[in-house]
Amino acid sequence: MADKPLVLVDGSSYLYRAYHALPDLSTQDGQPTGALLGVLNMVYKLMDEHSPERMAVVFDAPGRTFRDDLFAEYKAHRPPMPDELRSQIEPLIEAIEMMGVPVLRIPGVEADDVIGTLADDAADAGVATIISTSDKDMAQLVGERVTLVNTMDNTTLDPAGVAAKFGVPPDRITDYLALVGDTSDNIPGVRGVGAKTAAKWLEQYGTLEALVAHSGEVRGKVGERLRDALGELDLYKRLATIDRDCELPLGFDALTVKPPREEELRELYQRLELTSLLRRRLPQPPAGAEPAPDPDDVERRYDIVLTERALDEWLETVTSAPIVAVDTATTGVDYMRAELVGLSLSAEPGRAAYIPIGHRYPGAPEQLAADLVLSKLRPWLESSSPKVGHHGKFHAHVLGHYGIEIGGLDYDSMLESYVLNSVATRHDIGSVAAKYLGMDKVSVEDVCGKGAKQISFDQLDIDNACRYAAEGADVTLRLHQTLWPKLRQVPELEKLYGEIEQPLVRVLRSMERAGVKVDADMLRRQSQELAEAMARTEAAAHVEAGGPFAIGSPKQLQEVLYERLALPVLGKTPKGQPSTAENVLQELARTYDLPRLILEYRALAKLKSTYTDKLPLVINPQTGRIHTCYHQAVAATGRLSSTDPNLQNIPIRTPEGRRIRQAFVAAPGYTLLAADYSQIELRIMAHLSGDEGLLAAFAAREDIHRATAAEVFGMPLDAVTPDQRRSAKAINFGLIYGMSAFGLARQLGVERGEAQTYIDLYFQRYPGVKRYMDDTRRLAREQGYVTTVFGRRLYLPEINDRNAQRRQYAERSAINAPMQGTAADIIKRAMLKIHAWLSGGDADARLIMQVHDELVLEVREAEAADVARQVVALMESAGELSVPLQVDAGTGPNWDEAH
DNA sequence: TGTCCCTGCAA
DNA sequence: TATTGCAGGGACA
Repeated sequence: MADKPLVLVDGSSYLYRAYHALPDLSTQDGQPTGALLGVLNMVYKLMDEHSPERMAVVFDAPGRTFRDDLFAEYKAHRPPMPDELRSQIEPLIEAIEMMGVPVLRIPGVEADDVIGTLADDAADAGVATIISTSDKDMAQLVGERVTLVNTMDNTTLDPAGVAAKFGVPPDRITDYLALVGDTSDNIPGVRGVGAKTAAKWLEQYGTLEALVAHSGEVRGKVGERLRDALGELDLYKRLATIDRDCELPLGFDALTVKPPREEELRELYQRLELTSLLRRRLPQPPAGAEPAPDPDDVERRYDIVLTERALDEWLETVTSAPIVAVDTATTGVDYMRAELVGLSLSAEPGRAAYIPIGHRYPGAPEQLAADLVLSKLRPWLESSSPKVGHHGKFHAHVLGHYGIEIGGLDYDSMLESYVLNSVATRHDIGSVAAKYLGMDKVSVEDVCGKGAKQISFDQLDIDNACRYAAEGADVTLRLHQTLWPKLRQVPELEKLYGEIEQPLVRVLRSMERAGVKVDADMLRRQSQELAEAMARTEAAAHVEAGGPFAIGSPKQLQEVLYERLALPVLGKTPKGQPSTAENVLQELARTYDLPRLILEYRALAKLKSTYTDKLPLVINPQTGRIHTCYHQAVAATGRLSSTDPNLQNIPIRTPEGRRIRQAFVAAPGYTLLAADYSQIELRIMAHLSGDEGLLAAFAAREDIHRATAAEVFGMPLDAVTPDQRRSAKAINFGLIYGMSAFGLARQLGVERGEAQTYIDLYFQRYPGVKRYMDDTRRLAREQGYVTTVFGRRLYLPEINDRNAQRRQYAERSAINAPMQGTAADIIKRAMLKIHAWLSGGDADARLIMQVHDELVLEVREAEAADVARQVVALMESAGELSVPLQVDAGTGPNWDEAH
């Protein structure tokens, strides 16, 4: 008979994962429950998916195992289990047992070995096993009857999957692990050997034994290191090998799932305050037995407002409430086209109203007329009565289409989350609700479907619409009530929120609505010309290659370059393929014609496909302009980002690219004004470091790259050659990014030693900069975050990571973030000042674009010079630093000429 | 159709 | 083995 598969859960690995990945929930009296809940949810999920008859959750038992005896260093560096985690284990095991699922915790045997043995026994008996784990070592167990599933990210691995993921089949995984090592178990492996090298060797030699036998043939540094490690490899392999032959007190057949002991579970979940499990996983108590009220999980009551009377009642509720959450349901996410389908309001957690006004589907109930609803709500919506939205800019745009200028929208839970911690999560309502409320919010996909099958919100039945939209307002209010007190605890952050981010919302909204005029015909002509140039280049490339190939396909190109023409491989992609990236081709182009043609073709294709073809398609037919969307809660450093389309990466570096900017024009009678900060990040570095040399150079308004060159190369300013200035510029940029000598060497095309000399010289001449960088790294390690001049915080959780790569990455961010972030703060302040000035009506001009250190305005021609002067003054005074801020401005009929 | 990878544009 | 982003096209499931 076809038995149901045996399900084995690696409880220990999930417990750790859940502990680190999930929010720190705890009961009112402080018993932590986050990790426990995470594991329980996963066990329930596995039971839902597989309805197993036999299942077990396996944990490591405390105490030594045979691996400790083999290798003194085994897991030696692991910090002891945190108390908050340890205290969750016993209740977790209790709960799983009450669920009817066997728990195995066998002294002296690690969970891996228990699972390996059971899975092997089951396979021998012809029973399939599903192992749920997040530990890659388990890949060695995969076979015909054994599958891995990672319940956290829903991936499964069969033998082919293992081969694809690791580059070796399951029976070579232990060889692979011996070579690569395992930092979490403190097994070193062969130094310098990672996934790629290990897989390559095993592919080449077959087995670890064969590789050892031929280790003399392996050339280079890795070869030496392999030979150094020969004596240890056998040990590493034994450590990595899961023991499939342990003595177990019971066989897999005994692991039967029993019915849950519901009353005991109910008591336990109540004690642990796991209301979601009480509600979802246990039968509800009979009516009359009122469940105890729980502040963390208030009962929800969402009204669908279909009558004028109900609307009046809600109007009264919101009018008298201290603060109300507002959410809109619309036909789409494009803020220029979105039409209102419904509005939702919430004035207390768990209570919300959904007011449908635009549902159109067969059988839709009669709804209140949009005019009626909006005219009734208008006085309150436009009043300064406090409101909160999640992504309020969007809601304000939508209401704006109906002539309603929303007032009192002083809070935005998306921005609160962003200011509080820009990196810990995405800031969409679902992610933030999951992080701070532990709530699993209904998503648009849940109710409308996704992809091609998605229906638009106006076609959604009103009950489901209410489920989604009313919850939106409910969650927004709860988020605000959770986040705002946290924000107020840190005065710098409250200030950043109140003085920069929140007021900026209306500036961005006004810029988005204004849009920028784009000459579609000019772009279409450019597309035509680009197409012709591409055809010529492609023909020439085919001649060089000795035959036609898909010039746009990196894969085919790789084949032609490195196999057909056998050009030298100068660089690899992260996955180990010979790279066809620009810098590699550029090097090859010095010697060969084909790479040069490829580069030409690529540049043309990029311009055409990304810009000249696409931009005309996103011009709004009503306004004749492009309305980008500025995102205020995406970039961790505080920068804005731009999408649909991205107007922050319009070409400028090449003449052909620049032409695209000529299509960005001013309306008749107007001109474009472009004003950009000169070297703002370096100025901020001078300010932050207080380095006297750097401060003096800026104070003297010197060309900073030239000044740097003069210092580093030890010569007078006027003797600096263009080449030296170029090197100095690379050093200056590199410093901002937290570069290494290696990086600089590659950038400059010099030896690493030479690059190191430049860096040493630089730090010698500008010792304050060196000190600042060291201090910043230290501070980041100590407090776990860095800050900008205006108090923005950037958390760097990986700054103390054991993994050197992750740690160094965090260190580079620690260097870069204060500079990039302060620059972002400053230009935001400038935008606020300019917007405020223009709101006074003294000039006919408006902000229309922001590109990180540049602002673009559309200005009445006659006023251009005056406005330019004022804009420059406002931008230069947007941040008080110990160096002057310098702004260059220009005007012209299009964006290219305004520079 | 959706997703990943590679590539390349900007500051 | 340099920071922050967005987006295109190809390959593939």
